Amino acid sequence: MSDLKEARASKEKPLKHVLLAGIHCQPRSGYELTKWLQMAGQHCWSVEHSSVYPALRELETDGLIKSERLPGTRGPERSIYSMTVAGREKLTAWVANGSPRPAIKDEQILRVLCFDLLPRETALQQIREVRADHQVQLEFFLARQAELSEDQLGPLLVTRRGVLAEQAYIAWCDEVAEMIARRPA
Amino acid sequence: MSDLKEARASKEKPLKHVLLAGIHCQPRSGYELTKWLQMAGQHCWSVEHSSVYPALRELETDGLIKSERLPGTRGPERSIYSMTVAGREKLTAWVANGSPRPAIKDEQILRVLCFDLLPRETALQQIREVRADHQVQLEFFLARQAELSEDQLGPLLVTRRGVLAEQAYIAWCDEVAEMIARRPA
DNA sequence: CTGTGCATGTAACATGTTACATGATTCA
DNA sequence: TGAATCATGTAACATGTTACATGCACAG
Repeated sequence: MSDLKEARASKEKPLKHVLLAGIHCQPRSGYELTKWLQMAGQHCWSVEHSSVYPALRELETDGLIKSERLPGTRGPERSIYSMTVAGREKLTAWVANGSPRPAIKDEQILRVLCFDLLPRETALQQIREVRADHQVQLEFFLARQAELSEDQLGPLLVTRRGVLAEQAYIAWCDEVAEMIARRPA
Repeated sequence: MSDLKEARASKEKPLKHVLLAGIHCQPRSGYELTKWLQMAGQHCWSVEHSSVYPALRELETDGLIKSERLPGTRGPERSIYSMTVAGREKLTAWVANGSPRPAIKDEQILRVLCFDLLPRETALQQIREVRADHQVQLEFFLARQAELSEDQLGPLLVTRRGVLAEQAYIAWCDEVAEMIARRPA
């Protein structure tokens, strides 16, 4: 069954599975999970902390994760969540499913669509800034890649996706800049 | 000011700008705009028709677009929307702004993160299906690229982004497959 | 002793989807 | 004449963000 879109068997909200995946990798607090999704996982599922904490409580109520209060290394006490057996089973079933297509919201591409409305130099300036921003992201992923050892296969492959995605975005920015530079107007 | 995230000057909902961009390219009906966003614009801003029609009415109320009832070529009558002067000004101001980072929701990457939970062959099968799906998307973008002439710079660059993005995704799938194939377990 | 980062929480709001509805027109 | 596609619309629901709130602990 190559049902990449249909296999919506699990009625849970997607964020809960995302958090399960994060906790499976390594037990973490809500704060750490939020940071993880905003940095190393930006290209997977970026969220605000205000969605994370309620979702974690639901997961604990469902018996899919359990928490332990621990003193923070440099900060106040926090709840570290880890998987239960039921949680691991639930996650395994989810991982075996097909995914819906990646959902993307990227205003920048649509701005480029309308670059005929801008003076050439304004457009070039904008695309240079976008490129610089993605360059920063690329360097972050490259640094993370260098830190990871080959036996951490999952995190490494997630990071590789970040590297490849940012490289592709930068390559596109360069094409845009070149085409805009040589355009008639 | 390289404020790529801060420049949220316009308080309009983003979809309205997306639709303005689509109409700027070419006057279109709500139906056509929906199809456009679901096919050629999937990698920019995919939406359902139920969000499109209300947004169009708001844009018309705001005086940014105007509509004209025309008989459909093969189907019932529809409203074709086109830009007003105010609309073009609004769009130009928006295009000159900085964009927030692309927002991505991709469950598949997180499934790969947890591939240690699956038997090797199950994981390989899944990633092959994902690759095939993106291959179809790539071919769609390549076909569209071939149709577009070089003077349609905006649509061409949007299509190029589709091509580059899908190629990068496919390359990642290949890396994943290779790493999984050679993993110990 | 103050600012920064750690850490968690909630309520109001924004935005978009799913499902439900309707009806025209064309093609087999 | 029935299915497929064109074409539009709405209400209930799902999901996530913004803004508001609180407090600890460490470094300068």
